[in-house]
Amino acid sequence: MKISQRSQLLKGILEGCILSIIKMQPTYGYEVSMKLQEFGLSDVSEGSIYPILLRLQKEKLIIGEMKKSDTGPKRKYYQLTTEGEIQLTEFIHQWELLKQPVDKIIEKGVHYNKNK
Amino acid sequence: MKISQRSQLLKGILEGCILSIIKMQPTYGYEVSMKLQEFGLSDVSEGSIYPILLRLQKEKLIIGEMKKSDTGPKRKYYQLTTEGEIQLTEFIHQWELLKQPVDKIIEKGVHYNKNK
DNA sequence: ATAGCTACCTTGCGATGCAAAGTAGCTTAT
DNA sequence: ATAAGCTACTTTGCATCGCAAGGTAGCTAT
Repeated sequence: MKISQRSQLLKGILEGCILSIIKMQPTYGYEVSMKLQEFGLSDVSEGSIYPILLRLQKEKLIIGEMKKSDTGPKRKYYQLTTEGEIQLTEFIHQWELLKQPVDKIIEKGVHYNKNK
Repeated sequence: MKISQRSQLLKGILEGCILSIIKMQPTYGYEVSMKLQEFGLSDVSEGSIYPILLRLQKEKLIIGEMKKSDTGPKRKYYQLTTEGEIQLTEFIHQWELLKQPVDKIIEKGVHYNKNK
């Protein structure tokens, strides 16, 4: 998520959402998947999430730390780095830049329908 | 854009936008690229658009027809098929289903920032 | 005739989402 | 104790997508 900006955003929505979720509160992968469900992104599988977490970690946007759990196996808690915060801000900006045109385009298409 | 629903949507936003633009009015590829710019999707190249148009045509969501132009080479005007209308409606639905959670996730992340 | 615009098409790459399958710790029931 | 089921993390491999780059060709104006 460095060089190519918008184009990546088109497929990188999940990445930004995960950054935002981690920002709310340090979290581990399994909980991320449950939070995404709560928010309404119900069909995002762990096969998507964990690779993203690893990638984000490799890019130093988040850092992970293993912690014991009372109720199950150890968890890897992630939190944002400064660079991660910057990238999240950038993501939000790009998301707005994408959303507005798309909404406009859709609205105008639907509107045309009504005049028919 | 048949079997896999949401996952395709994540990368298929452009496809839906092009369907919507064609719905407004039968259009040819070059004009689609200019309309996308007008709407604010300024960095979408023809290298993205034409493959999509060909794909949509192959999937029978649009049909094309060559017409002479007064001001340049012939244009291939596309218009939606019935199936294309259905898919566009489906796209809009999926877009809403994507947008709302993402907005919520972003909002909550930003909100957390303020309480800091 | 040559430059520049209009208009279309193709190739090839990198990135992504995700199904699928695997590993392993912990808890509860049998 | 041992099987079942949940929690939690990881890897592999595939299909798809966006797009830069390059190519073709008609039309218009200089």
